[in-house]
Amino acid sequence: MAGTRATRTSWREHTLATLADAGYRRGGARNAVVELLDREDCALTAQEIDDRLRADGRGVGRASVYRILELLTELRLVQRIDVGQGVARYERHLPDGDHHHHLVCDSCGQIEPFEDPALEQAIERVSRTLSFAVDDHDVVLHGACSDCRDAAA
Amino acid sequence: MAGTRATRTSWREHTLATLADAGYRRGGARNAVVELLDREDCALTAQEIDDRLRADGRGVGRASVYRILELLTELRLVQRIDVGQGVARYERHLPDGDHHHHLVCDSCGQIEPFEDPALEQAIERVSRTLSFAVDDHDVVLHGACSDCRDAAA
DNA sequence: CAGCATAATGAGAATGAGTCTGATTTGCAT
DNA sequence: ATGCAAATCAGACTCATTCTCATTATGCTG
Ligand SMILES: [Zn+2]
Ligand SMILES: [Zn+2]
Ligand SMILES: [Zn+2]
Ligand SMILES: [Zn+2]
Repeated sequence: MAGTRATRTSWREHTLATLADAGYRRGGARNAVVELLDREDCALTAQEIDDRLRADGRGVGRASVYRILELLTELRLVQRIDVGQGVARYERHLPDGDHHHHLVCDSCGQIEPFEDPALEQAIERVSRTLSFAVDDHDVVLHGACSDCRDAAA
Repeated sequence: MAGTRATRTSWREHTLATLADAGYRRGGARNAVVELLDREDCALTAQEIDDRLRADGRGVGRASVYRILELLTELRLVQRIDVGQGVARYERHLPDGDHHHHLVCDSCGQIEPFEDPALEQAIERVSRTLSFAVDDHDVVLHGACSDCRDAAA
């Protein structure tokens, strides 16, 4: 099991190693997407990923972006997030399980991450009481960011 | 007996009253959608709403369904839920604040509601510590339903 | 009750995220 | 180096949701 030490092993390395172990070949589009996601702390839309790669002169086909994100999501290397704006977002899923959830400003659309250990515990606890085999979760808090709240007042 | 208390002021009555107070006129499409949602405990897609109304011989325009759901969502009479399947779902938002969250089977797509007071408390607590003015939240647990889990084993 | 201003509705076109297809390129084992 | 399967790509396609605008209905006013 590689990747027990997140600080030494970057998400990018861990991801490429996992893909190789699973028998996937390397490919330029996949490398480009993985490298881009590795630089981002919070979620990007497929469109944003596509645009940034193109801006970097590493443009890849739209279909490839989606296919790669789907594969990485299946392998739990990426987390897919849907905050209710009609577009999916994707961010790296760190191997140490460390993760955050999201605040969405329903006025301006801004998204911000937050973490809370107590919330994670509550989710884990309730997960064990359910008939489903829960293996992932999402929490989205909706509201108004400080800018929008001030503007409304 | 769950229903007895809530029946005094049904969601439907509360909703129609709120719309009237806010200065909206009455309309057939709106009544049909509100009555349908009032009969459902958990979330429906716009498509499902459209289909059911048509089956009841109360078909309304697709645009009206979406427009009405958007309005009800804005007025917090309906909660919009997005479990990451690319379609939005809608369910009544009860005035007493009583609500549930959702389990999604990523194999078969089944959705099931669950409630947990401890989880609600954890969310309220963390909400107060953030810079956003949080006024709503969603929790989605992903996993495998008992059928799909058995099938996989 | 008749007439008006305007809100509500509906049919269909338009949009846009995401998926599928079929052809071409590339990685990698032999 | 050769060959096959995996990876990539451009573009067509699907389908949920939104937009447009003509038509209908509601609630007032006189
Ligand atoms: Zn994030
Ligand atoms: Zn904002
Ligand atoms: Zn529900
Ligand atoms: Zn299932």
